[in-house]
Amino acid sequence: MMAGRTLSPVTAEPITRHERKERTRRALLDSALGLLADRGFGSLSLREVTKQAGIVPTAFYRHFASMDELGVALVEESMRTLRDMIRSVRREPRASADLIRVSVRTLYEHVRAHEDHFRFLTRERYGGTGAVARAVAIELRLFASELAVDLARFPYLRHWSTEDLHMMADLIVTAMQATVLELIEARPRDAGTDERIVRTAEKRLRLILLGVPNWHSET
Amino acid sequence: MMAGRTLSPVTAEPITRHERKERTRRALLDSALGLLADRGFGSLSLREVTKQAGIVPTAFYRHFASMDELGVALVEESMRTLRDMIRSVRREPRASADLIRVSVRTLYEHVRAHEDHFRFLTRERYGGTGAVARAVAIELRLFASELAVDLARFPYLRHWSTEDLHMMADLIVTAMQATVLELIEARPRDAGTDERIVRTAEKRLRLILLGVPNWHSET
DNA sequence: TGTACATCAGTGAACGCGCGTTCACTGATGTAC
DNA sequence: TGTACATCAGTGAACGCGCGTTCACTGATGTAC
Repeated sequence: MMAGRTLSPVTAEPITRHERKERTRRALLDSALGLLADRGFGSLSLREVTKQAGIVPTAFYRHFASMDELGVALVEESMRTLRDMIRSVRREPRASADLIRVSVRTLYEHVRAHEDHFRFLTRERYGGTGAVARAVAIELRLFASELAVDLARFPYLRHWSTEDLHMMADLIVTAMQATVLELIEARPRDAGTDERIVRTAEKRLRLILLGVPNWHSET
Repeated sequence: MMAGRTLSPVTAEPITRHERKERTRRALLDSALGLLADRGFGSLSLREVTKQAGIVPTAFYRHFASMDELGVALVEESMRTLRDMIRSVRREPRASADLIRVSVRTLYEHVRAHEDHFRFLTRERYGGTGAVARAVAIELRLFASELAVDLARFPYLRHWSTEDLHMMADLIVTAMQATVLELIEARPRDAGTDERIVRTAEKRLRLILLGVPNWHSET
């Protein structure tokens, strides 16, 4: 609380052992996310991650018992980002047209702000294996179910069957996943490309919603 | 052409050197596809594949210059399966309701008949890296473009803009991809589960098509 | 048909390398008095 | 505040292992005569 300990840099941040450890942990997580930019988690080695983080391989075990444990930590962190986004969308209840625009906008901003998390989730959901992929799949299904409940509140949808509501929610989530993938893979990386992707995403949702008034469960 | 050479098994198949080589090549491809059932191509080793195929690691090079080359061969083979399916669908031009049912049915049968190919394509499209993932992405985009051209023939869609037709085609392809994933991950593996997935797929397409009469490009 | 030589799919030993994990250690930070 | 001991994040050597790749080889199949 008082001053720097010795003749250390003028910035004079004390820094406890705990804080230092936390920083190294973050460095490990960030290094892993960085290396995952163009590869799957399954092909990531402990030694690569520690090298990138600037520590010796054996020090890894001060933070995680295995690479799998680090993977799970990344899932949890990414899921938090995803849930933050969903909460943002739900906090803005509006009329239909606006709702689409605001929702897509929120999705867009969250994806651009946490690209590494969204890329990680997308990749592991489809290309992954074991615990990581399973965790993501469960979370997405949960998300779709919540969306189905939300949908049930709209006038036109009030009398839809649970099955049909889920069908529609799944379709919307699927369309949003496709948009996330497009944003992550966007080339060239400029405002024009982003705008085009966002506009297409809005149109897709609009088309889906336009089918609602004509819906009849059995044909 | 005449008889078995020596005292070899009574089945007496002559088999040329060329045929034998072709069999080993197939064994390598099939072994790889088998091992890829629950992992990504990136985490597959040359030694694993040769072991599974029943040959010594060094013999691999009689068939492929590298694992990447084997990967490309798998992409091409899987793409052929995908194109066969698309051709089957296009061969059956019908009225709208039937068209959906027939298309989904064809998709279903092809996925179940070549699950390993579809799983490989799906996994590498999202979780993969490098040449394999890129090849799959390009093929799917091409497929969506062709679908957009097909759509332009329908009465209601005749006057849609190219952009809107592509938007709709992308949405349909995305929905179909989701169905493929559901079929691959279906648990439990029984007729009931399959039927539910197929019915949902049909409904999703029906909902999308129902929005068409109400569509207006700008809001 | 029989013989002599060429081809080539598959073998087995060997290599150097990066891997995950163990272990005893160091030295700065934290704590008790 | 100063001293003596405990904690523990990070170090560095070492291990056995599976990896991709090289090389000289074997022996069955193919071909020319």
